[in-house]
Amino acid sequence: MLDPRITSWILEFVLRQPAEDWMANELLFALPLPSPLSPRLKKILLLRRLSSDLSRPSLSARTLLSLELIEELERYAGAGAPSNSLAAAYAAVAVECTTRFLRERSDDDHGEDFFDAVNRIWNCRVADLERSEAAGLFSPALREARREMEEAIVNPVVRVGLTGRDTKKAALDAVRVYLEEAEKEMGPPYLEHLAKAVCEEWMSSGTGRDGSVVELYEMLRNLLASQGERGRYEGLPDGNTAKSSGLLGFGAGKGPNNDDDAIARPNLMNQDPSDLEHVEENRERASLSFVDKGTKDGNPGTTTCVGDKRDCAGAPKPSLMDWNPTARTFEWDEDSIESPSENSPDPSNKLHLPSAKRREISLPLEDNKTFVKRRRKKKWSSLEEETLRKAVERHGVGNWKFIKSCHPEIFKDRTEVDLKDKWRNMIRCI
DNA sequence: CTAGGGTTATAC
DNA sequence: GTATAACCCTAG
Repeated sequence: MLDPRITSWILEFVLRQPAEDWMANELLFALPLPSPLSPRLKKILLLRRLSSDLSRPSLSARTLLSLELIEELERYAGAGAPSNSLAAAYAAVAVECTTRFLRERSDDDHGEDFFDAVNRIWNCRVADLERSEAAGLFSPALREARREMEEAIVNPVVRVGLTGRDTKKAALDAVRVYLEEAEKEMGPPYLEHLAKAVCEEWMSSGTGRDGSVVELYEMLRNLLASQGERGRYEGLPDGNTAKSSGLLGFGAGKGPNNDDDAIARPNLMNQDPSDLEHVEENRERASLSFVDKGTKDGNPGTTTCVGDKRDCAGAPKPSLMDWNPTARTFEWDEDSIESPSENSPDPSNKLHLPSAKRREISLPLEDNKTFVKRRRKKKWSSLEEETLRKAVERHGVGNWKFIKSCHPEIFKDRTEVDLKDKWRNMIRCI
């Protein structure tokens, strides 16, 4: 059986070739992989996903997610702020994911899809991004784009301007620039690096070689032992591991669960190193990764936006690439999504006693009126007040439902009527 | 869904 | 008791 580390090298090599997506998927499915995946391999998978989006070419929320995950990977690996090209690609893709609904408008669509997209992407996703640890992606360009999208909501002239702009080309170009930069920064695939080293060794060793496989095997082993690749090829073996496990691990071999990564980079991915099932499960889903399932915009629904019913609150999530190569739960994970069934004083959960008709014998109270328990009074926090103030400034008075959907976490204990009442109280004071 | 009137809880 | 904030009800 192949050592999972070797399969990582093979996978890296294949993923970075212009091989067909199906082949990459097949390989991903067939090869035993280490758990957790090395950060390098995770990044390669994400870059490949971007590359796949470019080649179709189809930019969607999946592209946006890939960029977010890359940022997260780099952040957990200790990198500084995201590169300009990454942030630029993110902004350009976010714009394209919104304006495409203007271009693709059908006759019976009066712009609702575009408004939905602005809410979903800019009011939920980008707003969450700004508040999160991933705020490095929140570039001035993204801020400006958000301003423009918000203006487009109320100003048809701006919408027409956006429709005429080739945001798709701009986004494709920006992603291409980022990909080239990332590829360059990553250096050649490890297998290529190794092959080059073997070649050099062969050339320099001169005479006395018989060219046998055994000899090549020995040479590789020595190279691995002496080179001790670190840093750039993180997650790949150093000299010691190569020695202890025999050449490339073919011998006694380290088990797939030997987790140097988890020790060396405890912040990264924090997945249970003993749980190989995750790898299997992830891989199964990842096998779908390069196949377009044709969802409306491929939105994986990773934001905490609850109010947006289309992709935030319980809408069926496309399996397309919803595999999270970082295998972590984080700000946008579903766990953080408000669950109306628990703890949340959803107005629909008001304690309505059974109807008067059923209760008239046992409980002839309230003159047969339906008895509704009043919610416990809860004072508004300054955060709630400030958020409401800014939201009204931005979206205007009367859009209570929309405002609540923009800040599902902050207003999780409030109904849209509460927002309206609170605003009435606030302006009374002025 | 929102606006506006009504009711209730709480602080003073 | 009064003022006010928070919450409820319901017509349109």
